[in-house]
Amino acid sequence: MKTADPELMRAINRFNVLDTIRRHGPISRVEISERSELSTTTVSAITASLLDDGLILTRHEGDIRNAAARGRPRVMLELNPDAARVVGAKIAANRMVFAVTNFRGEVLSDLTLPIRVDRQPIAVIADLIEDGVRRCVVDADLSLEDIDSICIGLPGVIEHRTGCVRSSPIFRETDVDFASEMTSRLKVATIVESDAHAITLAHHWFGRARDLDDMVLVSLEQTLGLGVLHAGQLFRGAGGLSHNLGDLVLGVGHSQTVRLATLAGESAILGEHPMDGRFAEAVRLGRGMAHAQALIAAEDNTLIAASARAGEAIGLAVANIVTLFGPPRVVIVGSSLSLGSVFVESIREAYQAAIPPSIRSVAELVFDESVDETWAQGAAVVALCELYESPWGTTGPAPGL
Amino acid sequence: MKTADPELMRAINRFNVLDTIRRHGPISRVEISERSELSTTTVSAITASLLDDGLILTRHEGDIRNAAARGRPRVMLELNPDAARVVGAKIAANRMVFAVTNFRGEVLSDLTLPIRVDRQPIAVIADLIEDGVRRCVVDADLSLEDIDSICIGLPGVIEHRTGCVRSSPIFRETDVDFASEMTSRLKVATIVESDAHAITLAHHWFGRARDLDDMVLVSLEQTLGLGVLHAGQLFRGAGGLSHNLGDLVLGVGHSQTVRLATLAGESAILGEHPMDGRFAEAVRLGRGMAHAQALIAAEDNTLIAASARAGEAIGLAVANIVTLFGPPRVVIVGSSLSLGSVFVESIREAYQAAIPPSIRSVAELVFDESVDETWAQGAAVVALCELYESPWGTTGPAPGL
DNA sequence: TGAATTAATCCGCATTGGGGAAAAATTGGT
DNA sequence: ACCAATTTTTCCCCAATGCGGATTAATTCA
Repeated sequence: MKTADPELMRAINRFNVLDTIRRHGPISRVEISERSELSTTTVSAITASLLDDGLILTRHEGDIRNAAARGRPRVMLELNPDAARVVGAKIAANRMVFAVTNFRGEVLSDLTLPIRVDRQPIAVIADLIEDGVRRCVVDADLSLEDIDSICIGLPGVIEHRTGCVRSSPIFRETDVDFASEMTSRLKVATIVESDAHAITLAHHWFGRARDLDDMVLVSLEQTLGLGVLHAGQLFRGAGGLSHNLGDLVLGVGHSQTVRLATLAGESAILGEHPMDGRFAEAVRLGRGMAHAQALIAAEDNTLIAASARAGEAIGLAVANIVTLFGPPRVVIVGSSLSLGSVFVESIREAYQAAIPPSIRSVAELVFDESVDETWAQGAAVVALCELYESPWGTTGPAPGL
Repeated sequence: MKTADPELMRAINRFNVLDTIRRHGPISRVEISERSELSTTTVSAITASLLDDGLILTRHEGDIRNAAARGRPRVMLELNPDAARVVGAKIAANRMVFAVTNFRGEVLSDLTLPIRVDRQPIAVIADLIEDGVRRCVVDADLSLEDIDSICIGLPGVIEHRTGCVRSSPIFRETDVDFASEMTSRLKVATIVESDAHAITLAHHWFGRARDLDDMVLVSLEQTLGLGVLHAGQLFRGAGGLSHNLGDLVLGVGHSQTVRLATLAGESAILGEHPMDGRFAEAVRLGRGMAHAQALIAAEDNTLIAASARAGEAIGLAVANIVTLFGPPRVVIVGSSLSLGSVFVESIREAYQAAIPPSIRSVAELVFDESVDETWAQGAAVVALCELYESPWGTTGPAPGL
């Protein structure tokens, strides 16, 4: 049970101020005071402390009020981009993507390695990731010592608190303590998170959900993932587990139960198609979805049917999720969107048919073909969130400079 | 955004102390200090204030330590049962149940009115409820002026924050501001809540989830409801909405989508059976489920098949919910459980078949045929929780009783 | 140059929780 | 009966926080 002492009080207000500065760009103290409902005195004290710790910077230009404003001009405050650096990584079956970002989450360098890590031994995967992180850091003209935290986004069921990978399509083993593994290799605090959670935060910070504190994201890749943002925070299941949408079952009647993954996973869609050499090659290299779109454009009926069927199943699942969480927006991302309008429209239609009339107007569906770099950036944001919220858990100011 | 001032700090600690006293029966200041990790000084100050406000009582007997304990004996503190009184109500299609409880949530009087309110005009339903509340209060030798708060539990989709009933099977209208209606009638602060949420809190305080701060409850009545307890608090959807399990869709393939309610709602199960006069009468009076069990015992194959089919659908839905929320326990309640073992075993089997192997061991299923009074008590607990004015509150279990 | 205006800071106050000393209330032994 | 030992509870004082009002700072306008 958390005990509420002055220290916690300060930590809360400090975080709120810092978060307000992050969200609302260069911002003056008065405006922070209005937004956070703290007195100007308190804001002044806290920003002084933040300036002292080097987390924010002053900027004397950029007062946006009427140019003809009377009185003492406002001093704008903004996040010090160099207050920290983090690395985010997205690991998929056929590629790894890395991004180094500054304290604001802006990408300093990124790196894509089109390597199939699928089912390699843990040590091999860890080796490859370690290498990628190091190279990406060097690309940003930095050294590993400059990195404050690392977050690795993986598909599958991840236990965020412990950094344990319960199960992932790219690991042969289950229950892997991957956070410890990478931390000891890189000598930098490394956390492990579901890739769906990473892209969820990316959309909250920079993407299609900037304006919302509640939303749901569905990621359609090899694995079907889910991210739920609730009151501005990632909602993690009871054990801190991430969700795995692919494990949802559809079906009715005797033994007609089907897992969503077997209907709508990447391999399920492509698997139904008799592949010629070029298509098979494309799939093996992870460009299967883009190639499939070309086939669909050429009116390949097998693929069109598979896409429609998959979209239908996903539409149903999304409707159920909206029924449960009631979010104002559902962001749908992932490589499967490359299948194009047949797929997307199929999702929309099934969703409209399945959503109960009483909440039909609650949620809007938004599709976004996020590029890989965004996923890695999202992982970096997860790492940044930990840094921001460190005052909640552990005492003491964030890593100064 | 909540601003953290000393007042909030005090409110948090005060609530924690009060909650600790409620949970752990008569308890000494030292033990509160240990459990809450507050200093004895602070605990003393807060308990003094609580005593001053009449919320708790001292008791000089009952020190459970070794009878041969040296030193000053502990003074035990406990909730003052008379610090407040609330009324809880459960409104179902064919009956209304009321309970007056004290500050501890102990039932002082209860009243069941086997009246069918189904689809009556709002004013009629409100009249009946008003009457029931008044009678139940009188039964407890109290007057309405002694009542501090009232909570009415209804099936359907309820917006807790505003007290608006978005849709309910017992209302003809939608979007009814029922909280205002009842508050103005009774002149006592009245809140409206989903009946599933009410029974969820009842099980958290007194029932099958006393030991847990995370769990999921599924209620199988005329309406299929869901309650999610997360970190000791009811998890409400983004808009403060309650969930409606019956709106979930099962199904795969073209236009085979079926809503859970049409498969597993009470009327769906009973509706398939060709009713003779006595059965129809029983159903009309709300004893349909009990009667159905008798028919099942007599090997009525139509009903057995319907029960099995319904159980199957529910088992699937429960598996999906566990996949999403990962709770350590699922409590299943509701009148449909009267159908007996055919139904229950069917749920269990379908659940086992549908739950992904990786999380098969996460959750246990618990069935509980909660009596109606418990539902009303749960509504009272909802009202008590508001009184406790939990600022961030984990309103947890009371092991005693 | 001075008045008006707005932003940021300084000073003092009330409140909080915590630590250590003191008081209170008991048991055990002589 | 009395005193030492022990344990709980309270009392006193301190540091830290946020806030309100007064003060200072930095600008525009007349």
